Amino acid sequence: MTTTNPTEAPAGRRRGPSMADVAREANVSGQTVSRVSNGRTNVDAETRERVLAAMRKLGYRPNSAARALRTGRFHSIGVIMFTLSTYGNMRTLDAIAVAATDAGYSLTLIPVPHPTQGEVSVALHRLSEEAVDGVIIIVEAHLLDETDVELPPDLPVVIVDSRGRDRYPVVDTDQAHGARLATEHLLGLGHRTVWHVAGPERSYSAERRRESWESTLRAHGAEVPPVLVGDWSSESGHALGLELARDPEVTAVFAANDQMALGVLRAMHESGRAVPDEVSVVGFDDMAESASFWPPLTTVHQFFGEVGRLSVEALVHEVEAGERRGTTLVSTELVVRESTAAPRRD
Amino acid sequence: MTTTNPTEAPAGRRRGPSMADVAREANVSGQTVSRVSNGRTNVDAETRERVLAAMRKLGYRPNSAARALRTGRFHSIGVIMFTLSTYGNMRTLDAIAVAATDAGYSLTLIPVPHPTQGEVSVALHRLSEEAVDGVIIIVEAHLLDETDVELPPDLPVVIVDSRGRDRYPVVDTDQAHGARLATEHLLGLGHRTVWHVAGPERSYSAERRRESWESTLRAHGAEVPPVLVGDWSSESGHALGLELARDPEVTAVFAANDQMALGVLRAMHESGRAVPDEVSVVGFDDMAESASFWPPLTTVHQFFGEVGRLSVEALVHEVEAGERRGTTLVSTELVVRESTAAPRRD
DNA sequence: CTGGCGCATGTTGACGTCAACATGCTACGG
DNA sequence: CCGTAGCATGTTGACGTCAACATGCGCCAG
Repeated sequence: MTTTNPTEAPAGRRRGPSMADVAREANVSGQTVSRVSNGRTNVDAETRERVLAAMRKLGYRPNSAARALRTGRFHSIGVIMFTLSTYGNMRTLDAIAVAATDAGYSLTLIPVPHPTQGEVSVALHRLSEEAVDGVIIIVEAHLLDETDVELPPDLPVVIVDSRGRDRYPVVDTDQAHGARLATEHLLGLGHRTVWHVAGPERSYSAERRRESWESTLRAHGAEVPPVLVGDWSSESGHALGLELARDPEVTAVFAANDQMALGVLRAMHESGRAVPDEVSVVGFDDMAESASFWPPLTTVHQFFGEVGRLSVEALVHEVEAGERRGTTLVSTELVVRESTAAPRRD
Repeated sequence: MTTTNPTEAPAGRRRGPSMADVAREANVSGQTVSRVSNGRTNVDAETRERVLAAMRKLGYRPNSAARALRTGRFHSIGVIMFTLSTYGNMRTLDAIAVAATDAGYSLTLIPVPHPTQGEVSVALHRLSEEAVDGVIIIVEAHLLDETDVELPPDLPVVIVDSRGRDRYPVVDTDQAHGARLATEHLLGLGHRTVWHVAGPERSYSAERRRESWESTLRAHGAEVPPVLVGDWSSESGHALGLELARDPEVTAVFAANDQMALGVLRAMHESGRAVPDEVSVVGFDDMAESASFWPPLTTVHQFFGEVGRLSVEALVHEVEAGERRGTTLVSTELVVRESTAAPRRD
């Protein structure tokens, strides 16, 4: 049944005191309450005090729905992303959350549990009904490309870690730079060439890292060995690492993220190939744990905080000033630890 | 008219078509549009089609602020949490996000960047203005205890991984069970006693794990060695592990999470103490990476997905049915890998 | 043939807030 | 002594939606 009982309370739903109640209590008009609530200065000190007292007494909380309806602003940023399970996504989200809070926005998470095109469409459609002023999208590019659902045309959007289709501002780590750093580090150590454990086929960042690794090898006249394709997980790194360990030619491996690098490390240990004495391994991300891997991992540091901060900044700028930004690249840094060394002289 | 400047655009703010526009286009009343928009059945098929066509043509998107104002429901769940940087928090958040989406709610993140009491107060206060139907709180218990800011009294709340102060429903992993599992596993292997690398002093879960480790030792008549206190990070695990490695008495270590266990592993390697031959190590969490640690880590598996699912379920139940749930404990499971073995016979 | 019921659809008003405009009072210059 | 500028405060209406009630039509039982 819905409601038959006449003694029933307001359907379990709270309706707190409104401005009108506060106004009555403080003996002023609703508008004055509004002014106090919004921190306007043109209110007499004594009146303001009276209003604040009334607010406290009644436990007044502004109704954000009414405010949003009136002003057209929600003060909330939507974030569309896949599973939080990759280290990078999580760190980026964390940074976005902090930056958004600082900018006076809250965050609305719109997860896309299964990265299929259909799900993305659903999420984007869902977005239409969400109460957000703008959206930060962190999904693999190809899914966006293939998705026919249009984003609401007038909604500010910033793309992170992906391609902007020439239509949206992009904030991304300089993947190419990082991969070059890693590859050149290994080459500089004297390795003949560098093997690559890549991220999944259709990942934009995996693709960029792979391209850059390849072109760096070519630029240095090094042979380009076949690419091994993983899925970001340490499991896949482990499986692929086992293959690499079997080949005595392999002396240097660049994994497209730290988790796969960890798997490679394990594979080398299991196969009795010493790191870094026989095989050098470099990762990408610089997870908090990477320094505690065995051996501590040489890797490419990503400034996730910066990516998050810049994407919020770009979005808020578009929301508030109506001006769209272009592409921003965040630099990377090589962190040399103990998983890399010069190849053994045979 | 309202605007003074005739050439002025709508102040950079989008105001999409409203129900009234759709109604005009479809030649029906606004109420009929509302009915179609909400999927009511009492609309003639032909009329519904006409309305849907008009919606598509105009690109109509329901205004959630107006809807929320009218209905008093936001269809959003707030999540208050510290930094996402611990593995457990992130996994829990992920699960909450998925469960919330399935239940038809979106997620509003209210981060508390710095875990000081003041910040928590700010976050809770901020909450007052957020457009949420209920809140899931994932912060250390003591900060809640010390916080004088009251939660809005009529707002449904569920506490995760913390203590409910007898006022709110709690969903938590059965910390005590997990710690007992770990300790008994080590004892069962024949170790004389088990050393403990604990989480930070004031963490509720750290406290529970530590208590349970201690009482399990006592129950088995084993000596209780001094506790080493870390901060969840692998860095701290490493530092503490170095101390443990120096003491030849130490043959079994239970770390309160996998990240600290990783640090202990590294410390043992650096100190030349073989794992598991000389020292056994057990963690807590079962991170995705733990199987790739060297050696693969024996650890206590937490069902984060279950915790997230149950907390959303409890909250939604309270929001929609007005009934409050009690405390729910989620079980744990020991995953035995290769970081544990019987102590060496000297 | 008529009263009334079921169904599709329309009309009205209120949710809480805030911008725009209106009012009324004080102070100060000419 | 009056005009008006400047400030605090009040009044009005609209943002978009939906619940409640109202209307009008077809159909069937009596």
